[in-house]
Amino acid sequence: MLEDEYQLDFFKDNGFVRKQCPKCGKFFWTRDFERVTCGDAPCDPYSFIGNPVFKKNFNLAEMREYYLKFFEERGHTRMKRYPVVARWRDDIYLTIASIADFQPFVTSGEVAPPFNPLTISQPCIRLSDLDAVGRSGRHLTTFEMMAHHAFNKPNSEIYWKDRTVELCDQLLNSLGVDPMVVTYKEEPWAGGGNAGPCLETLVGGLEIATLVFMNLEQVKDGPIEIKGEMYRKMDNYIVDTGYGLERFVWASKGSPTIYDAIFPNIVKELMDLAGIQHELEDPEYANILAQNARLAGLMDISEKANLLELRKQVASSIGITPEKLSEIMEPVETVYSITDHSRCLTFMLGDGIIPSNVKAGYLARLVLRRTLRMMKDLNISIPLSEIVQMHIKNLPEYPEFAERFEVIEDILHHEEIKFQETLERGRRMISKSAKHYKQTGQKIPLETIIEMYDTHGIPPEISKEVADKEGVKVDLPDNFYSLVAERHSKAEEKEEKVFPYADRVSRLPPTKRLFYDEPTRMEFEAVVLDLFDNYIVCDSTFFYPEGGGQPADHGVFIVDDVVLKVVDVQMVKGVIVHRIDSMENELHLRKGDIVIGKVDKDRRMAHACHHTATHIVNDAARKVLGDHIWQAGAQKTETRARLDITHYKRITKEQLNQIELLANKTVMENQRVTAEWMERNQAEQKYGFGLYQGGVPKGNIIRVLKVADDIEACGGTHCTNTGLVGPIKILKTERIQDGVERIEYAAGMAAVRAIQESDYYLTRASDSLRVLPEQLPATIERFFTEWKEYKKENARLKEEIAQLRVEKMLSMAQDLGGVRLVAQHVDHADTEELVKMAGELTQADDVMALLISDFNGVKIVAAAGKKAVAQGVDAGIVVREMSRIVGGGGGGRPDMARGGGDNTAKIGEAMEKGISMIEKAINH
RNA sequence: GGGCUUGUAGAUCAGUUGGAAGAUCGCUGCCUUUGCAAGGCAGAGGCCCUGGGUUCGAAUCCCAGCAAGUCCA
Repeated sequence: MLEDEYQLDFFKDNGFVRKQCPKCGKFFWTRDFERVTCGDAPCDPYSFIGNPVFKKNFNLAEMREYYLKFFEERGHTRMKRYPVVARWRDDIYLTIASIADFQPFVTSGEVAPPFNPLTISQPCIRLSDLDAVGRSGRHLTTFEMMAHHAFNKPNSEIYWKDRTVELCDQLLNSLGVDPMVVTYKEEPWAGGGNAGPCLETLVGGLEIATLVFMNLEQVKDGPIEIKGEMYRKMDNYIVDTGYGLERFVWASKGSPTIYDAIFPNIVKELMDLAGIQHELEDPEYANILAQNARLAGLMDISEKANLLELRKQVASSIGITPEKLSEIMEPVETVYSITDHSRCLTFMLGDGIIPSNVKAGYLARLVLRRTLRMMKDLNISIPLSEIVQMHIKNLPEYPEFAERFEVIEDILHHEEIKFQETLERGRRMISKSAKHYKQTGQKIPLETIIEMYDTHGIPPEISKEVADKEGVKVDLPDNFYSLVAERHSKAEEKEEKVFPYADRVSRLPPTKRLFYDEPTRMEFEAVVLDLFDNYIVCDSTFFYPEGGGQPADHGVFIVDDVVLKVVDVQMVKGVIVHRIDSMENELHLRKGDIVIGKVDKDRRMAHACHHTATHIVNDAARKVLGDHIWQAGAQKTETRARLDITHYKRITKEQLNQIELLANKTVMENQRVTAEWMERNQAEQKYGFGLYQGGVPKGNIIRVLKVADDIEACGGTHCTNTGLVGPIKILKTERIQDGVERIEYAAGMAAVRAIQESDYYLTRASDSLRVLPEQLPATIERFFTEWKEYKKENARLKEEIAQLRVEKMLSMAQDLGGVRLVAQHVDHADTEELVKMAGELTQADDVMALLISDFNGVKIVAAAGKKAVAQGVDAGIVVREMSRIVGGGGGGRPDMARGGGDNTAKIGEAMEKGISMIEKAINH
C-alpha cells in the first residue's frame, strides 16, 4: 500500500528498474536489467568477502571522517555524537539509533532540530542479538550509525526522498562502488511510534544503509497498517538514514568477518593470549572463516538448531566433520565476541554507566559478566580493564574515555571481584546439592539449575560443570533461558493515573507561573478561570505545583470572608490546578471572581532550602566521589531531603563528612543562584546532558538553573543565594540498589532541628549512663563486654546450682516401680534452670524429673531417663496435660519436654496430675 | 519498576513438625614427631542482623526495617 511512495524521479532519471525478487517477493530497484534477486541475504550470498567493493580500504576513523566530510560538503552540519546511554529519554536506556538523539521532541516537531540538515556518527548499542555476536561474522553489540537527517515541515522542506537516495548513491559512487551491484530494496519501516517507507541499500549481499522516510505516526484508528499497527500521516516528515560505519569498513576490506575488519590488532592480541593460531594469511583458515560468514549471513543463528545447521553446511563445503569445525571455530568466535563485548563496555563505562542490578547498569553488568565468562573459557587471565584499555587506545577520537580510565579500571576491578565471589558462592551451593542428589542416585532437577541462575546468577554451564565434577548428571535443555523467562511472564500492567478533568483543563490557557518571577512573594490576586469539584484554576498563581521532586505549595485562597485551604497543587498540561480541602466552601466562588492567594511561607521556604541544598550536595558529591556521579532521583519534604546518586561503592563516613563540609562551604560562599530560560538545543550544546540529572523537561524552552558549579534544567523554586539555604546536615546514607546510593540530609531550620534531635539522643544516652558524651563509646563498649561476661558467668552458675541441687533432690525421690521420680517445686527458677536441673537429674537412667516453678507465670519441665522412657513414660504428653491445667500449652520429646501457663493458683493441681500420669504409665 | 533468595562462632555452612545452639576449617594450650606435613587431647569463641507480633516457649512462624545476592523490563 506504500507502493506509490517508492516511485522516485531519481530512479526513473537514472535508469533504474523496479523488480520483484522471486525468492523473498520484495520489490527492489536496480540499474542492472539482468538482475533477478533483490541483493539482500539470504536471496543473495555475500560476494564482497575477499573481494572488496570499495576502491580503497578504510579503517574506522578514516571511514567516519570520509562520510561526515562528504555530507558536510553537501550542505549538512556536522554534529557531536550523543552518549550511548540515553540520558535525555525516559523510555529507553541505550541509544539504539542516530534518530534516538532527536526523539521524542524533535521528531514530534515540538523542538527545532539543532541543525538542519545535519550529519552525525552516533555510537549505538543493541543487545538484542547477543548470541549471534562473534558467530555470525557480522553482528556487533556496539556500532556507529553514520547518518544524515533532514527535518521537513509542511512549508519548509529541506529535502526528501529523491535527494536522499541521490546522496546515498553519490556516496557509494565516490567510494568506487560499481553502480550495477547496488540495489535499493523496498521495506516499510516502523519503530518507536513512527513509521514510513524505507529503502535498504544493498551491496554485495550486505545491507550497508537504511534510508527511512518517516512520515507516519501511530494512532489507534489510523488508515495505514504496517506490521500490525495502525498509522496516519504526520505534518512533518523526516529523513532518517543509517549507514553502518563498521559495515562500510568491512565492505572496504573484504575480510572474512566484520571483527577482523574493525579491530584486527585487538583480535590478534587476544588470540595470542588465548594461544590460538590466527593467521588470516593462512588461506585455508581464511577460507573457513569466509565460508562461515557467507553462510551465516543467510540465517538467523541465534537459534541453536540453526547454528548446528550452519556448522554442518560449512563443514561439508570444506570437507571436514562438523565436530572438527566446531573445535576450530568456537575459540575464534569467543575471541571475536570478547573483543566486541569489551568495546561495548568501553562505550558504556566511558559514557558513565555504573554497573548495577537495575536499569542501564544491569545491561552493563550483563555484558561484563558474559565477557568475563568467555575470557575464563579461553584462559585469558589479564584483567578486563587491560582489554578495555586497548580499545581506548584504539579510539583516539574518544579522548573522554582515556580521561575516565582510572575510574573505569576501578569499576571493572570491583566487578571482577564481585563476579568471582558470586561464582564461588554458586559453586559451593551446587556442589552441596550435587552431593545430595548423588546419594539418592538422582539427576539434579532442572528446577534447581533454573533457580541457581535466576536467584543466584549462576550460569547453567557452570552448574553443569560443577555437577559433572561431582559425578552427577544434569539435563540442560536448549530452551533454558526461555524457561527462565517463563517464570517471569506473569507481568502485570499498572494503570497510569489520569487527571479526571484533563479534557476540561486542556481547553484552558496555560497558567502564568509567577513564582518564577518573584520567588519571595507569597501573596497575590488572581482571576478564577474555572472550578470543578474541589479544584480551582486561575489565570496566574504563586502556588508551586508538585514537580521535580519538590512537593506542592500549601496555603489559602480568600474570597470575601471565606477561607479556602489549598491542600494540593498540580500542573496538568501547563495548567495549574489547585485542590482545596472541602467542596462546600467552593460554593462561594464563581468563574471570573477575584481571589486573594496566600502561600504557606514556612513550607515554601523549607522546600526551597532543601531544593537548593540538593543541587549543592549533588555538586559536592561529584567533587568528592568523581565525575561518574549521576543523579538517579531526589525528593524533598519540609523536614528533610534525599538524593539518589550512582556510585559503584558504598560511600564511606570520611567521604560523607567531606561532602558535608564542601556543601556547607558552598553555602557560606553565599553565591547567587540564577535561573535562565534557554532554548533546549542551545542549552544542551553549552552545558551537555548533565542538565538532565533531575529528569528531562518537556518543550523547546527549558529553565537552566545555576547553583554554584551545578548547572541543571530545573523547574523548582530556590533560594536566591546559597547562603539562605542555611546549614546542611547529612543524616544518613542508604544503598537503595546496587550502584545507587541515597544521601539524606536536612537544610535550613530543618537542619538545626535535626542536629538538636541527634543531640537529644546523645544527651539522653550519656545521662542514663552518667558519663560525658565523649566517653559514651568507650563506656558502652565496656558495658557490652561486661554484659557478655556476666551472661556467661550466669550460665555457669546456673549449671553449678543445678548440680548442687540435684543431689538433694535425688534424696527426696519417690520410688515408683523401679523408677525414681523427682517431683518438686523450684521457686523462682526460669525454664533454662529447670531444664539444666532436669538434664542433670536424668543423667541417671532410672530417674524421672518433674519440675515446676512460678517464674513469670508457671513453668514446667519434665525429663525422663532412658529406663523411664523404656517403661513407657512420655514427658511430652505429661507436660502437655499439666500445662493445660495451668492455662497454657507445652510439649517436647519423650525424654525432655517443657511447657507452662499463667494460672499460678493451679500449680499444685498440675503437679498432682503429672505424678498420677507417671504412676499410671509406669504401672501400666 | 517487578520477581526470587540469604543474614547463626573469625571463615564456610548445618539446624527436622517451634521444645537443651551444632559441624568443618581457623584460633589458643598441651601431647606425639629430629624437623616439616600431619595426628591426638583439651579449650576459647554466639545480642542466632534489628525492632515488633503470635506462643507457656521463636534461630525456626507472621509483620516492618536494615544489610547483602540475583534475574528480568
